[in-house]
Amino acid sequence: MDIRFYNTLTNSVQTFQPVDAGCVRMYSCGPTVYDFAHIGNFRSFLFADVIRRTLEFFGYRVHHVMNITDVGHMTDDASADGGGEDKMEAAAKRMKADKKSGKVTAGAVENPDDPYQIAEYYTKAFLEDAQTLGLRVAFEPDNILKATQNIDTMQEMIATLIQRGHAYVGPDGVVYYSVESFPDYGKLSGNTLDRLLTGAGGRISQENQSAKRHPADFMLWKADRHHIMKWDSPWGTGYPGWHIECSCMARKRLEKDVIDIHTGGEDLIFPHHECEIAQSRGATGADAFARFWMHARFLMVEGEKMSKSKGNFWTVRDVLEGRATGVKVHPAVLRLELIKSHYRANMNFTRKGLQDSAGVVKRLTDFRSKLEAASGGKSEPADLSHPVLKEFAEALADDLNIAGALGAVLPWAASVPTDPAMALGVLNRINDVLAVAPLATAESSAADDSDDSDGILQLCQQLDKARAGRDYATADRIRSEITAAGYDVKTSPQGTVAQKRLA
RNA sequence: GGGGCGGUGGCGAAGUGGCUAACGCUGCGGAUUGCAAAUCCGCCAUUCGUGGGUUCAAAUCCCACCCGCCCCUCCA
Repeated sequence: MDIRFYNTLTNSVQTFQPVDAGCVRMYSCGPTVYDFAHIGNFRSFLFADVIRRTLEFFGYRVHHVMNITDVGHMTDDASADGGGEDKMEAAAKRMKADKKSGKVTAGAVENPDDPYQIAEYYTKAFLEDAQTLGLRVAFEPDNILKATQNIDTMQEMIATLIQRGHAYVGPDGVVYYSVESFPDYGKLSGNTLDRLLTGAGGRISQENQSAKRHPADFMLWKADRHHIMKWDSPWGTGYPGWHIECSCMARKRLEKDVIDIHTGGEDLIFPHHECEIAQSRGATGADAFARFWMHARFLMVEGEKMSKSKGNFWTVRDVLEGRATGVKVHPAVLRLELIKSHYRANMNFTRKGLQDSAGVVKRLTDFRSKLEAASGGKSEPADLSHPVLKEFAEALADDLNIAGALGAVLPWAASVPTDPAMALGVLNRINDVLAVAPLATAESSAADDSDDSDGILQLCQQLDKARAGRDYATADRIRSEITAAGYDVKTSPQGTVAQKRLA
């Protein structure tokens, strides 16, 4: 079956073919570790995870890597030659405040003035969140790449770019990439040099551009002894530009000049990915860096753009622990909510959507239980000759149409299959992609189920007793007590069972 | 100003030339229940942003217009 993906590079849906039939190489722009990752970040990361799992579903071996940006970049170093406050320093301030308020556990970060400790703290938090949400790459330490551990590779590439005439040292001592040396600059984003000049609404000219040959030239290395994280280099002690790490780490870890897929959020199309292409192709001379560039659109929250000032800026932890919606949310529910609509449309994160997703997770989970009971836990290997799996696969192959794929799965999950072992095999393959029923996570997430389950069990028994004695007033009171504790109550002749609500 | 994405029932969301426009939620009717919840059965868009056009046939193609969103500035 042909797999077709939308490629930002060509603005069209194309049939996917890896460079090397034996292995798909993909790179995903990961988080900056100055703060906890939010659900918008994770929409993009989970989108990458779904691509990876889809390719694996179709039998490809996938080498997926993700970077961790732990270099302390400046708050507005993207357009000019660096400026504003260092993000790591800003994080240090926040960290100190959080330690005082108890938001960050006392022993977690010994010295907030040490940027490496801050980066380490948030990196660990990110990987925990990523594992909780079933991001496969987060379970592969070798494929999580840290910028600070690859500075030497970046310096090598910068030297190559200078040598090949793609970069120069400006009069201010900063190493810049010369966009005019790369004719394809702008091909990915549509922001070609002539358009950038005429269309930027005057923003470009306001900046201090005097050291650059072209206003769109971007920084590769800046000597700055005062920067909080700095390294020695032929161009002075300082720090790398914010685009260079991805070009270098992708090539180094994936061991190819041309990779298959590069993913990120839509905001990264320009300038970040445009600059990565210029760097990589400038250094390698290849006619491509990644063959497919895939971008997830932004997430909205209750119809509004997520922003700190609106107070709708939710981290993964906020949602799971109930600070976003007032109800604790199972990780599988959040995962499904973030992957279930098409990645190329803005998705609206809502409380109602979360409840819908909870219903779907419950249905799939219940279906699995029924199948396991009926088949004795045995599953038959399933292939695409099964109509449900075929429809599921066709939807996925059509540019990751998860909604369409669910449209095939959900009615089936409400049916009673004649061959439960085969159905279980089908469900297993479906769940290899969706990873919501069950969600394979770090052990930590299941823990909070047990804390009050003894009490709930007792209440269920009391409820049965009251019902047996036809004391319905008491029975109703107990039932609302269990419900209020966040459980769904199922009464039956076999006895009452309480099930924790997923969201 | 430049570069993109999208407008389908109360809500979310598939479908890109031709069966009665998927699927999920909500709602309604029924079974079940002490009453509920859960579950099961059934029903719910003559219509696809607007106006034209092409065609035997269009939500799907063409033209025009309206609206929303994103990027071009730190951001996934």
